[in-house]
Amino acid sequence: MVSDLAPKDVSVSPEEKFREFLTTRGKRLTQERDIIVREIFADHEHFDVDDIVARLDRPVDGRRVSRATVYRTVAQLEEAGLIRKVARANDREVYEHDYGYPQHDHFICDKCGTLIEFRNDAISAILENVALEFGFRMSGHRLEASGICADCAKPPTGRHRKLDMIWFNVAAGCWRRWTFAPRPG
Amino acid sequence: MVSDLAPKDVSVSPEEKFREFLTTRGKRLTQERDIIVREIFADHEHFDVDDIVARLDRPVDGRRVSRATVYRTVAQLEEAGLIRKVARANDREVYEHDYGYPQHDHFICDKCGTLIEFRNDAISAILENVALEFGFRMSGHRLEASGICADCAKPPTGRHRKLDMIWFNVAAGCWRRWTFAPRPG
DNA sequence: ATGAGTGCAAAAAGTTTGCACCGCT
DNA sequence: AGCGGTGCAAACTTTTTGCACTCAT
Repeated sequence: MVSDLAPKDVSVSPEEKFREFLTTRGKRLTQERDIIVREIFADHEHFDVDDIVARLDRPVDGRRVSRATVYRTVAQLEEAGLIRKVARANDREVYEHDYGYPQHDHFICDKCGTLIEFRNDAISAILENVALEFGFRMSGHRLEASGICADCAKPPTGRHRKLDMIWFNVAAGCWRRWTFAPRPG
Repeated sequence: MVSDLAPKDVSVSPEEKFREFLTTRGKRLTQERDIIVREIFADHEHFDVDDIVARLDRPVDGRRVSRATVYRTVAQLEEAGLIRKVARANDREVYEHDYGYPQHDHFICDKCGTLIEFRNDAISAILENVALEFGFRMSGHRLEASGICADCAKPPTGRHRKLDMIWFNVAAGCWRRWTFAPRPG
């Protein structure tokens, strides 16, 4: 018998998946929620609430979505298993899609904040085993390895050093300080 | 030739280690900092800033340490590599000792917030290898596996169910809601 | 109709910071 | 003396919430 239920069913759009989730909870897929989900799944990048709020700056379909609603919706998307927290950067929770995508982990650069994704099934497998030992019913994991990324580790070369150091100082501690979720100022 | 430099030199007290760190930075081990370090290393439990502030509620050696100083000192202890962030619970960063202790990871219960420590060298080894591939200079990692701990997974038995469910509701969603870092109210 | 959902602004909560005074070195 | 450190309170950030109005179902 062929399995009709793939481990991850990607044939349904995130909106539809979200509607299903909401329905089972007696909740509604409002226009605002729909706008937010579409915006979040418009690309596969990591994001935080502020990113989404910024992207929804101007009205979509004649609707301006408030920050509060984005917070409320993101929380529900997380409950629904469509997104998940991956890290915390710049004092904000960073999310990523968790729908139709394989489990993976991240390196996070202490200097520039860049997130590097990698996949390693062995880690998940090990965790499953350890969880079993503890009688822990594991639902997922979050693994950030911190350090310095290849780009940041590479110091400025030769006679450019001095100039780069200025940039280093000005840019608050990194040659590529603002790769991820830059803050104004 | 025998190695005099063990991977982790535990023969020096945390205070002394901290002093060394501060000295190299032209900073001082003040009485306040000393008090905070001693308090943090008085036991091996996880802690957050609020815990330490609470523990230093009454004067030590005739000194009352302010919350601001605890924040400032904790940040420096982290820089010094004496402590590290392990998780975020109840909206607070949770720290643990990172001096003279082997690397380990945690399960964190979504219901009661309990942190379960476990050690698994294979995970670190795998990470080292992956980091190498990416040219990432890894300094450490943080791995939290989330889910439900054995105690919370075990539903109340038989005819106690109803009573326990009341507790379940009252205690905001968990039979052992406040195992870690309880909040007032 | 009716109750869930939204926007707005105010409130929380944790963390940071400016400033005047204090105290190591 | 000189400069780093502290306490206090105000400032800042991110996130949550109360409330009156709106809108799916």
